[in-house]
Amino acid sequence: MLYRQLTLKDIAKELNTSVSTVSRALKDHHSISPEMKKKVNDLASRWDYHPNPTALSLLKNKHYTIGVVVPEIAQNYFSIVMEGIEDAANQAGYHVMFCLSKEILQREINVVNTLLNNRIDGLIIAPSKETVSHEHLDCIVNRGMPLIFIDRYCEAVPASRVLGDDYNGSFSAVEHLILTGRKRIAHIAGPETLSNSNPRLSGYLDALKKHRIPADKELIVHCDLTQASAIDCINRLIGLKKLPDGILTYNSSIAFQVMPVVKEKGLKIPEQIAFVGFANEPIISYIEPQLTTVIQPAYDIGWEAVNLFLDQQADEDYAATPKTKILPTQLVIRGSSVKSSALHAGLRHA
Amino acid sequence: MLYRQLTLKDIAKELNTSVSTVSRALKDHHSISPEMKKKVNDLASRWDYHPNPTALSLLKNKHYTIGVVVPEIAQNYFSIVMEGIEDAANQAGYHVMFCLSKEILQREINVVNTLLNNRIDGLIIAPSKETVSHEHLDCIVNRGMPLIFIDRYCEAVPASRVLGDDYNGSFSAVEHLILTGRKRIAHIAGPETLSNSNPRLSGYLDALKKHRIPADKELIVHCDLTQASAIDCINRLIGLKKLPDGILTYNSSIAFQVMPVVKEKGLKIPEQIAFVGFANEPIISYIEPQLTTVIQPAYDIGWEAVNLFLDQQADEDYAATPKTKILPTQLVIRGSSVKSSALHAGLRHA
DNA sequence: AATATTTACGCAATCCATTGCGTAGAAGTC
DNA sequence: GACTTCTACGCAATGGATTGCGTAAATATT
Repeated sequence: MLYRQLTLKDIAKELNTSVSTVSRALKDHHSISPEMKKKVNDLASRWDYHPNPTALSLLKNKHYTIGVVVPEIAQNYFSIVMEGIEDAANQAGYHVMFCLSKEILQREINVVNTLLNNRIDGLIIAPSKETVSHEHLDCIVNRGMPLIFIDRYCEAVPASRVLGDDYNGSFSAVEHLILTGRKRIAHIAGPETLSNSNPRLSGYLDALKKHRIPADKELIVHCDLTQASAIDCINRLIGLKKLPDGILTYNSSIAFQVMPVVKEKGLKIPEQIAFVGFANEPIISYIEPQLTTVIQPAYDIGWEAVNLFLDQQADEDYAATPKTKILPTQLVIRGSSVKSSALHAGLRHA
Repeated sequence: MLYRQLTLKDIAKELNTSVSTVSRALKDHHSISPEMKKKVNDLASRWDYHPNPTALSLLKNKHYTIGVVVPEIAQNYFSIVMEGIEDAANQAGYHVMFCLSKEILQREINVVNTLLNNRIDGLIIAPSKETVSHEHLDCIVNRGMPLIFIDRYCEAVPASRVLGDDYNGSFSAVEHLILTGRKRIAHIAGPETLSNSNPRLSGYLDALKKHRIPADKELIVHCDLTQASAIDCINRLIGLKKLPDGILTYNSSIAFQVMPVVKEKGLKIPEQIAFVGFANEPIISYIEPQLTTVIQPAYDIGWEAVNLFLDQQADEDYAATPKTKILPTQLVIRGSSVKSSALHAGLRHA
């Protein structure tokens, strides 16, 4: 029952002329008389004519559509990234095809392949934690289609990347813990398959090294991002003979899941254990105690990814030289790492 | 530099046959010899041939794409709705075009119009708070294209709706406050232009009426969803001579913004003022005090919206009879409305 | 007056897959 | 031998917009 869309042919028939004349009249081609142009344009605007985008896509092999694949958007981080992507895309006249991988490699492969079959002009992706193979991504690069990694990337795939500054974010967080007197700092790290777990771990280790605190393997545990794993991690840490006095968590979700366990154990935050996490949720200001966080530039990551895509579109040879943009993080110190009295007293160090 | 996609013509040329024979061979048409079918299919799978979706779209006027327009996804609710939509669409072999209106009517009109020009098979939308005119939506219905409202709707537009049970959610929240002894219950309501503000207000009023508590106009304030407005609302309420002892907020964002103001004023939650809000964030369990919430079936709203779309696709005459699905909400009682001691003592009433 | 140039338009191919129709040759029927 | 039927394929149109090329007619040039 769909009403057929208005076409050039309809206009041509109405005016007793040819399709090509109508087309050229609308594009202000020099070989069309002013009177004809007026007739065509009048009718087109009266009938609210718009060229059929599907026909244009077929003709130009251009879709004004960017594919986006993220693992989830239930947590705050990727939903803000999506807002950045949508705003930038919208401004540039592009549409966004939105897909979830749910951290499952097979689903990621499926959505990438269906997206790829010529409906999109480029792909922005945060690979799943399972993404160790990457034929489905190589395939995009081989086609010469713009591919932009956000937040996470596959080392072996030669494509542009827009990342948060995980290393320095982590470094400054741990240094903050050290400067506020913590001696035994643990790290609940992300999955080793995720590209951003490593720089966060390195930042942690280097901050310790700078302050001559020996790293202790017991204090580094890896979480696979499930709740069970998070609980397991914290239990291992608070089961140690020598308890940690500070913990850096890979993300906010882990922090939220483990902090109650620590509280129930009777340990006081921040007095006995300080917490810092990578996190973006504004609600964080309302939890008790408020979580000290490394804030990631989520919106800008999305925005910049679209810009990189647009640059790459514009430049034929761009694909040969992938770019990496690393956007600064920001440490916001709150009650989970420093007693609020101290906070109010202005203990905030640079 | 984009590699040209493989076409029927390529296969036909390789096998010295015609495009139509290749097409029919791939579709197992009866008029093609088994030998030819084998040759074609072998080559097609060797070359990993896939029909060009754009050409199919043009031919069939079908896109396997659903447009989705929501005001934002930074807050938890719509991002969960989006997850429901994406899962259901993915399962049905559909793609999702994702757009934000940012609560701005003009932007909503723009994205709807660009989506509409024949790239999508249907539209799922949560109208912006500014959406009082609706030509851009009528236009969809007139075309016979499936249109599904989620969470909010335009009264005058004859389209299907998938909504949370705002009325009963609100009613049970207010009744809970009454049953736990509150006498003077306020409501920070949503914008009057939003379709779900009204049933939430009605639920509030009817719960009061049922328990013979007179409604007091002073206790009903409308928030336009900006932070400034939320602060203004709470200031009006706590500036009253007779303070409210319970507050129902239109959404979680308002609750988070106003609870600190109440605390700063030295008022104790829940002892002096109880709070209940419509909200979904899992993090809510970590704020202090934990917010009693009416949980909306966000994921299911998204899922059901896609199902309604699919039904409507399947049935030619469906558009004539729009459906409304109202999905149940759930009241979860936490510390913001009842002292935790009481909670633990099992005060939870049915 | 004859040729060159400009004006103003239409035809047909292009992108790609699908499909109604036509047609060749082979096989079968009376 | 003349007819129908079946097999196996190709042609061309379809969907919609664009564009190179061709071609009338109307001016301009010499």
